[in-house]
Amino acid sequence: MPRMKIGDLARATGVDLETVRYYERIKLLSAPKRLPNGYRAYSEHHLERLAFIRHCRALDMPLADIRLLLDFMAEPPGDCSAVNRAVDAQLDRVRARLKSLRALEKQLTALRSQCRRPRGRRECGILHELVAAAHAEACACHAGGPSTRASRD
Amino acid sequence: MPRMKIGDLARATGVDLETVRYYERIKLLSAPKRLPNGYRAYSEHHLERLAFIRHCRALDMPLADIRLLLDFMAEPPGDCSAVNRAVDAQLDRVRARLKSLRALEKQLTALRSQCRRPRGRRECGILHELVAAAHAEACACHAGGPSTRASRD
DNA sequence: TCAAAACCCCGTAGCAACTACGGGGTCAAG
DNA sequence: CTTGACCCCGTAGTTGCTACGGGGTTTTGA
Repeated sequence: MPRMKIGDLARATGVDLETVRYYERIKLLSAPKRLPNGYRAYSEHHLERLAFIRHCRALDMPLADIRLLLDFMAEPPGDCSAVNRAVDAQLDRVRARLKSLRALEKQLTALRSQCRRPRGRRECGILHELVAAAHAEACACHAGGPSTRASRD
Repeated sequence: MPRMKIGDLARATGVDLETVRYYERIKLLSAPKRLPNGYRAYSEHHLERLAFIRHCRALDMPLADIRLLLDFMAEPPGDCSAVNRAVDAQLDRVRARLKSLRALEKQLTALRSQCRRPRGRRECGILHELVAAAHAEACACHAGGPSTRASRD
């Protein structure tokens, strides 16, 4: 199937059609040849490249990093430390995010347990908890230090 | 400290100053009184509300949900099921994200182990792996089924 | 045979939640 | 009296798409 239209390519890779055009716009995917009617005609090359992008995106890598990998693959020389760095960076991001999400889950679970069944506004344990926590964290009396901030990604 | 300028409020809550103005623009935070020179003059009320928002954001709740909670607190009647729903939804989101991130970490760790030290482009295990995985996943021969797609959040 | 459905084109605007920029006014300290 | 820290405003940029509007083309099937 050497001459795919955009819909074929999209179906083959599982990437949304609009997203394919978007990748072309930001030059992540090179502009394909056109059929006489103006339709895009993709080759095997595009299919592979897009599949690669899609796979990296499934690993949640930012497009900038993916671009790096693709550039790296394109140029002949060099060692692969840039690749390693990209993967490491991604792994770091994922681990940091995991850490903060685990903490988050704990907090939310605790919060949720404050109110097992719907009650009136005044008695809602969750709201009380939220207000109290917010107050404790940030009330003017003991705030102002450079970082009372919780870790955010 | 009943008359804070925007910088004071920002410091007291740990929220960036531009973000405070942003919250005002989108009407999450009500517009404060102004001093004769045009400076914003915030009250205790704003401090509490902003601290509440900040706390909810630390729980990664979307602003729309936070708005819901604030609205709920403002109006006298009603039971708190909307609050519960918001927290539940957030918990669901967090758990789903955790799940996908755990899978991600595994994949990335495996990927990383393919290349322990920098090598030439041609021998880089990571690149090989990525290309192979992408190819296996999405090559035209067995793609086209409605969902070969990995679960994305 | 011809009309409806499905596909393709393009450019632009919208989403979340900020962040940054540019260009200017105000205020306290040295 | 100037330097620096603070404040004002509006707008545009970020990331990775997704949606919209308004048009052309190709395929299908009655």
